[in-house]
Amino acid sequence: MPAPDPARRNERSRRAILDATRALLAETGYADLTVGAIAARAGAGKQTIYRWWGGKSAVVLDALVDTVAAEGMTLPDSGDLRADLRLVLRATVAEFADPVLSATTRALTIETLIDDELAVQVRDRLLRPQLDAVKDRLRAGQRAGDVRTGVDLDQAVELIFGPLYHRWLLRTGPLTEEYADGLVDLVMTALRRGNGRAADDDERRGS
Amino acid sequence: MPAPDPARRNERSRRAILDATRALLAETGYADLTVGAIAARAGAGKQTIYRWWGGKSAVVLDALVDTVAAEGMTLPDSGDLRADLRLVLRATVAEFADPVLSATTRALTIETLIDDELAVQVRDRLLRPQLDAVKDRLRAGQRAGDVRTGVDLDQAVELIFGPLYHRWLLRTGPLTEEYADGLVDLVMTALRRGNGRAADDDERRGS
Amino acid sequence: MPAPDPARRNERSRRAILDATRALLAETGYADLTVGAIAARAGAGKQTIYRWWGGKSAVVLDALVDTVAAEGMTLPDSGDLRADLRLVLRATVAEFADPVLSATTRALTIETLIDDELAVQVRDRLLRPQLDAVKDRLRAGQRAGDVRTGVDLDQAVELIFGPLYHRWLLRTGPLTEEYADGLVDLVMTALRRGNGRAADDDERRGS
Amino acid sequence: MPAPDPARRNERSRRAILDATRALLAETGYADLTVGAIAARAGAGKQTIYRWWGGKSAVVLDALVDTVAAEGMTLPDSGDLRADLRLVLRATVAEFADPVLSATTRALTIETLIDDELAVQVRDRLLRPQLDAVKDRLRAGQRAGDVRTGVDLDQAVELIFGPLYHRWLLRTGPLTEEYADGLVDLVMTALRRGNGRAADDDERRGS
DNA sequence: TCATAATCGAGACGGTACGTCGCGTCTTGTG
DNA sequence: CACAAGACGCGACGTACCGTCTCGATTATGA
Repeated sequence: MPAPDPARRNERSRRAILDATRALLAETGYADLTVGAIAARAGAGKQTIYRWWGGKSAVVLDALVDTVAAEGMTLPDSGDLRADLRLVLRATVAEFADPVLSATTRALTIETLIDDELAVQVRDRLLRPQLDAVKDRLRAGQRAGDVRTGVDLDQAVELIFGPLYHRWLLRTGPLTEEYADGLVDLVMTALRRGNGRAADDDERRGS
Repeated sequence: MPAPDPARRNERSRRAILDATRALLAETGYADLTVGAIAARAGAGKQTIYRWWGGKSAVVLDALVDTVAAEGMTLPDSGDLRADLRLVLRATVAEFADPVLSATTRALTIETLIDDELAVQVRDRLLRPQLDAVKDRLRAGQRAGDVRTGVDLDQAVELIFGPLYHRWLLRTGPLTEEYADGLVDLVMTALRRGNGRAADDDERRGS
Repeated sequence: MPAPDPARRNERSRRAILDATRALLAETGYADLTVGAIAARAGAGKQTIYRWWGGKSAVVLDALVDTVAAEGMTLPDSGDLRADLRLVLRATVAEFADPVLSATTRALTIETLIDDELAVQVRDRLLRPQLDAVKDRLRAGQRAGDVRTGVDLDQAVELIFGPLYHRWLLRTGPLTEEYADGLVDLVMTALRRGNGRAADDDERRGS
Repeated sequence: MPAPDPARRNERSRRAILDATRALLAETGYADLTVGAIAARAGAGKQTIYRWWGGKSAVVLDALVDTVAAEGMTLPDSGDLRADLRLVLRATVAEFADPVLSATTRALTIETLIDDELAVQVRDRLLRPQLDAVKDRLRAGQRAGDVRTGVDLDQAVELIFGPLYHRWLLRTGPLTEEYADGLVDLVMTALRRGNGRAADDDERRGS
């Protein structure tokens, strides 16, 4: 069983499969989604799916990446960091509010916990763009003096999204715009300059 | 088909099934776990499992609750909030580093994602005690003036554990003691009094 | 994968599967017969078929044996050997004339050429009863003096059916009642007493 | 899709495909033979096979015809019919004893059973020469008075080979030289003149 | 002589059946 | 009755071949 040749891959099939996947996801949800159904809907053979993807989860990942990628992944820079972060967090909250998207993310997260390779893919192809966009905005904020220079930006990004995921995972509270705004305020406080020991330490270390 | 009579339930079987579940979870992981395998390993019939549990998820939850729940659940209060938080975060990081405990958490997280009803159970029976312990410590810190009065303590708890889970789930970086300490510093900055607009807003609102 | 326990076998399923097999054989023929279709028609699971049979060919064999066995397998003994043989050969010719039966036999013969184990089954369970019935009749003829005592009865049976199968296999000529009768005449000549060297040799050897 | 032009056919490919077919038949047997495997082994494309042959069956037939057809096909006429028949039956028995030749015959027989059109080909191109050679020898015997004039020679040929095939197909007994000789004796008895009713009938009818 | 039209190797494709696996239910004794 | 054991209906799985198709690369003329 030699590796298939990507150059000979049928683009029409690829698109049909991803489209069918998205359609079925919306109709039946991830749990009731089957590789056979995707193939049938796409007018493709199952083998074509297994030839290019590892299974259901990989196809779904690609289908999602496919749509997300089209959306373009840079944050606006209005000059007001707090306002810009509110925008992105509100958008994320809205995504979680969509039942189909939420269920899909949930299912993909499960697969992520089972399959390490998939986890890497999800992280790098689905989430990284979003995270990096926020990181870029924070870096700009750092240059503008809105964020302390000593702050580790990766850690800052996690500080923003971590609580959100945590609440979503454990359903410990509502995911509303008010929540998003409150979280942004908390995070802004943590990142802003001139406020106490942590900042002093960091800047002393950084100098 | 009358409801089964809990009084006649065989305790020996119950224990054997939970033990087998834990053993198989450790040996083969959650993905390869099947009801049939649990029954066979436990020397039980499949029907016995379906009689008393709803399915694989419920058994796994019970098996894990069994082990995890017994841990003592109050944080020390040394008077130094930062130090106390470091302790708990370092402990959590250590748990994630332990392969067995990490696998257990993984399985639990999956349960959380699969079944809404179970998610409530997991959250309330397993996680809540730990989260509440931290929340209690924060409340004490609030009384001691280490935490602004306006801060929503539930949100604060999420600010602490959220980034940790995020990094663990997405494997976006190492989970070390240094990381834990850095996170505590960041969080402390966010929670402490007298540092900028969010705080002012909060306290103005709070008064 | 331990061997299944025949004592717990569901007789209702067994019958339903064999009935469905016969029905589908008549409707679609052997080539278009699938295990899945049999299972669906029988209201059974595919696994139940694979649990008790080796595959399509084994089920078909059983289905045929099942019907043949019911027919009772002893030849009439009218006292006239030639007449009795004509009856059985005419019946065999009639079976080959039935398209469904002929096609099934053809297909089963193919499997027989591929699978040695199946060949043994077909021979012993499907054909042996018929062959033995003829052999018994010949033995009676031997006692009655219609067949030389030195003749090997197994060989005699083959002399009767061999040419028939040969003609059927190679389609070298029509399979009619006239052909059957002519073959019987030829065979009777070979078996009858008092006609030449072979007989003399045999009887000399036999004494 | 115009019909392919035989003039442009690549002889090298044709040979490679037939060689590969024979090699795979010998190595893995008919059941495990696939068009893909033949093409791969031959270094040919599958399309090349489907372009020039109807499918697996046709290729196998061609491959076997290629080897078997060349054999010289006249029987010796020593004047002693019994001896000559013994020679040919012993040779046939020897062929069945040879594993490679037996496998070939097996494959050919399968072809015969699968496809009516091919059956005609097999019969006429491969078997007919051999059968006709025997038939010719019998005709000579008839002229010499060794065989009754009323005997249908085609039927006689089947009387000779039929039992042999029957025994080979059903594995109902050993295929030895003794068996061959015994069969010849039986057949000779059936064919010889002046031995009973069938003969009388025939000759009365024939005259 | 060289375009040009076919065959060629390679293998991806839509499709069908395969034989296996696990689910949750049902059946059959045993204690 | 609960229980161990495991057969059952069901349905998805991932694989194997089928016969068709698409794609350059390679002939082999006949314009």
